[in-house]
Amino acid sequence: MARPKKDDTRDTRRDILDRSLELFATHGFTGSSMRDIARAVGVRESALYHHFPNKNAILTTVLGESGPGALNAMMTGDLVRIIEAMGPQQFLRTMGEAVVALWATERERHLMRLIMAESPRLKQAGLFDVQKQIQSVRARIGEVFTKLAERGLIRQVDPDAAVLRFMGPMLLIRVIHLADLNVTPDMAALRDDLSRHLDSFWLTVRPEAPPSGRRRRA
Amino acid sequence: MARPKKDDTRDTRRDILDRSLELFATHGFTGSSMRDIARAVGVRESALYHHFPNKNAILTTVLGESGPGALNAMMTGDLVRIIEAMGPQQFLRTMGEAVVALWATERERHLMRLIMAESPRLKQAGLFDVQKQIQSVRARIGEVFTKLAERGLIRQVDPDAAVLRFMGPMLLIRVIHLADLNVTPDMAALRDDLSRHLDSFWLTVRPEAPPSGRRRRA
DNA sequence: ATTATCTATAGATCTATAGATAATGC
DNA sequence: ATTATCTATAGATCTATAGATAATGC
Repeated sequence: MARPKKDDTRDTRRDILDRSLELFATHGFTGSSMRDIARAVGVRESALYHHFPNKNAILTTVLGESGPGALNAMMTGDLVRIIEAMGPQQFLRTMGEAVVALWATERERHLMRLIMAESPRLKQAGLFDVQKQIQSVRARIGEVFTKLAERGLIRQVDPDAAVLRFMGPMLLIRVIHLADLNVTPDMAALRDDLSRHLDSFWLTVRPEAPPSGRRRRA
Repeated sequence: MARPKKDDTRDTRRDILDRSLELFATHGFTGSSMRDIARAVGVRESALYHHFPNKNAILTTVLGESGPGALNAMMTGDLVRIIEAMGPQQFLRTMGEAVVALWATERERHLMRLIMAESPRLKQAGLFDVQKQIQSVRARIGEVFTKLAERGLIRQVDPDAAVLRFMGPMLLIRVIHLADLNVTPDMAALRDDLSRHLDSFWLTVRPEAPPSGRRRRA
């Protein structure tokens, strides 16, 4: 009775991490007790301590394994080359769809909520620094815009301002449509806002019409 | 000894609310105990219960008295008339400064953090609904843009897209510069980002140069 | 008399540990 | 022998209440 027969379909450690993320995201870190986690996983509290030394270690692991995320991976590729290949407008659409698909996953929504709620704690623990993260993405996109402008793929704009104009509405859209875990996201409305943003953004950066008066094709 | 002499300079109820906002903002609602609050105020736990029936009532009161905020008051005036009077570009600057000054106050920063952290709890308690709040501001600004376009004060743009372009970077700037309570805001960098955003936004909505080829003064 | 505090404490809940025990893998 | 669980519990902390008492205001 002390140890149940092995059920191959389950992995307690994995379950602890998954249930914990869920609980932390919905009730906060301090709002979720080891008892709550144990109940959600279906074991006793003491079993949790076999896998993790304490509650903090669970949080650390949950966030550690989520790492910088798929988004950062995307940002590390040679974006300029890709954009050159597929054309900036097409790239915007493709990237927009990819980002939304990622952000709309349950896991990303939970992570976002956890980070919104616990960012001071996470920063203090050296686990995640929202501001730094944003600034780094901002710098990265800024470089891309600079290079795109050099190559004439977009018009000559202040890259800093363009990045604010690009990222700001993305954040807003994410907050509006995906931050409330108690509401099933309205994906149609989300995509609508997203393409409204991307189209409108494109108009502000697309190369000027050639001085000859001949418009290039939209 | 049971009741100290009155000190006219203090108001326990007020102190409870102020310290609580501070604690809730820095450690979260569940992360702040009645004991913590009592210690911060300088009374015993039981004294708190003389002023509020329970911890939840403190949260409710803190948020209730912060109400919809000065921002909403601003949004209810006849904006179009004001903009018409002072000119859209000047209005943008004035409003930008006013918003930043408000957002940078300690109280607003604490409220923002509290709302970021506790939004599910606040929504469930019927105290504050971030998404609804944002959508309502969004709708309001959308109307203003529509009217401004009708009057020719800005160019004919999709008002929905313009609102996203306007509000998005504002939110981003707020998150970058004001969301971390452990960092003294760099007001210079903040104003810099803000004016970069407002200038850049203005370029995307200012009336087109007259077809005559005469540029109006910037 | 009323108000605002105090001391003291009940009872719930929380984190964490000790030690027992059954299943697993060599 | 090791691993993963269990039962049981210590000790800290939390919310909330009861009842005493001093200050305040009529």
